[in-house]
This record gives sequence, structure tokens and C-alpha cells, in this order.
Amino acid sequence: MDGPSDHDDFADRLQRHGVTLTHQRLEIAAVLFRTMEHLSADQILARVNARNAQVSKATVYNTLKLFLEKGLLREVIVDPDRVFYDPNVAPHHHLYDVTTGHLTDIPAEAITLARLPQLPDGMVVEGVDIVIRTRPLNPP
Amino acid sequence: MDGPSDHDDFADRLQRHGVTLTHQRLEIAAVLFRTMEHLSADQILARVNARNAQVSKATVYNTLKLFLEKGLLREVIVDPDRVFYDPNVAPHHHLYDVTTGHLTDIPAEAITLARLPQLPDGMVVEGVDIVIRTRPLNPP
DNA sequence: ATGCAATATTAGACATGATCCAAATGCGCG
DNA sequence: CGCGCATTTGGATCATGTCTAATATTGCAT
Repeated sequence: MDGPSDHDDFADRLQRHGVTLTHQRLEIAAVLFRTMEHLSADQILARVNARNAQVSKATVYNTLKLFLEKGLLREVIVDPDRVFYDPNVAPHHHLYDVTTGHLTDIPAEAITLARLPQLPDGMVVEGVDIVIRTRPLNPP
Repeated sequence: MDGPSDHDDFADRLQRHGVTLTHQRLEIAAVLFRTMEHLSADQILARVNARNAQVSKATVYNTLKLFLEKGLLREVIVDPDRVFYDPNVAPHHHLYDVTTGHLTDIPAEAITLARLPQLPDGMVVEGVDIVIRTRPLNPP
């Protein structure tokens, strides 16, 4: 299914973003960019070490921070308990299932902001995060 | 400055929302509803106990959870480290200063969603949270 | 008023996610 | 080949937030 070229793609992507390659970073990149799911640090750690433990917790956190700085990832803050990392850095928004904690993307075009509010002086927009919190219809 | 009627207002508000009154709950309500700021649990604890410690950490958390259930407060999840509690439960959105961590309200009318995306079957919208992350213009 | 059951409060132990640190490892490059 | 800097690591540490079992308070019926 996934040939060796997957890894090469990830390696390219890291390098293009100025990240020097290491075995661990490639593993983490593979977990994130293969499925494009929204994962927490814990989940990433678990997946990387699914077979035998090879990457430490500290490295996962270091690497995620690095990837964030280099613009390879976005943080998604919707759960008070943990941060999700979003491998999709294109502008888009999120559907958040409150009951299951599952996150789904909403294409940026699916929502239009009619107008933006006035910003305080000297401030610029870093990003607009829209989260639509959903739950099953039935019992509250 | 603030007469004793403030406290009575808060008491009324709690009771109208089905919250039985206690000394501690009134203190917490006073802190939240007097300034209408966005505060974290820690900040609320600190303010309530500004003079002498009277309310425990556990009670602050219990009370905040209760106020949430009763619709007296909203949670604002923008900071990975802590939850902010918003005494303004009317529909509105937020400006979040990434550098200082300061939260400001945006009136709901200041933003219009042109259209909402299709929701999965049987799911309903619980709320729409829009956060505009801002930072000073100058150096990144 | 008085007693009693239900509700609220509390201190401190605990759980969890995330960070820090100092030591060890590995890598690039002369 | 080896030096130096970047990276990784285990474990300690931290901060929020939750839990528990004991105590205090409250409302209510009598």
C-alpha cells in the first residue's frame, strides 16, 4: 500500500521547512501526515511506539513544538485537557463533536465572515479559529 | 461605590437559575459578575480570597461547574493551559491577544456567518465559537 | 425551636498533560 | 577520524483540575 516514497515525501516536506532530519522526526511526521488526523501528543506518542518504544515523550513534545514553529502543524484548542495537532495548515475550520471529542475539518470556503470587527490599534490578525460544537440530537 | 444591592442582584440571578445560595457561591458570583472579566479558576480563587482565605479550591471548581450547568457562565477554551470563564452568556465571540493572553468580547453582530456547513446526520449545533487571534504588528 | 436528612464545603491526596533538566547520544563537517 | 553542536532521553517537576472521605451547613418537618 504505502511504498517507501511516503517517507521520502515527508522528508522533503520537513527539509523544505528547514527542519533537519532525524529518525524520530520522520517517525512523528509519518504518523501525522500519513493519516492527516487530528491527534494529541499522547496519541502521537502511542502510535509512534506502537511496536516497540523508540521515541521518548520529551522528543515528541520537542518535535511538535518545532513543527509548529516551522509551520508544519497547527494547534487546535478545543478540549480543556489536551491540545490537538492539525497536519492541515491550509486555512480551514473545525467541527467538534462534544460527546466523542472527535474533530473534523470544515473547508474555509464553507463559512464566510461577513465582516470583521475593528481591531485595537497596532494589532493584526494572526488567525481566525471557528469551532462549531456539535452533539447528537437526542438526549441532552 | 458599590452598594449592598450588588450582592442582592447576584443572589437573585443565582436563584433565578436554580442555584441554592451559599456564602461561597455569592462570593464567587460577585467576583465574576462585578467586573465581567474573563477569569481562570486560579484567578477567581485568588480574588475571592484576596483578604483572608475563606473559600477552598475544591469549592471554586465545584461552583464553576455548577454555574456552567445552570447557564450562568460559559467556558472559553483558547489557552492550552487553562479554561477561562465568561460571565457573559449572550451569544458573542472573542478577540484573543496571543502575546498577553487577554480576552475581549466581540458582539455577535460584528460577525456574520454566510452559511453553515452540512452537519453529519442527527447532529445539532451546540454552539459556534469564533476566536480571532491577534498580536502586535511589529516583530514576529 | 429541634432533629434529621440532604446538600455543600473542605483539606489534602491524586491524576494528567506538559515542561524542564542534566546526561548521553548522534551527526555534520573539517 | 574526531570535535562540537544539535538532538534525544528518563525522570523529576510543575500546573490544572479532579476525587475522596470527613465535616459543616442548610432546609424542612414536626
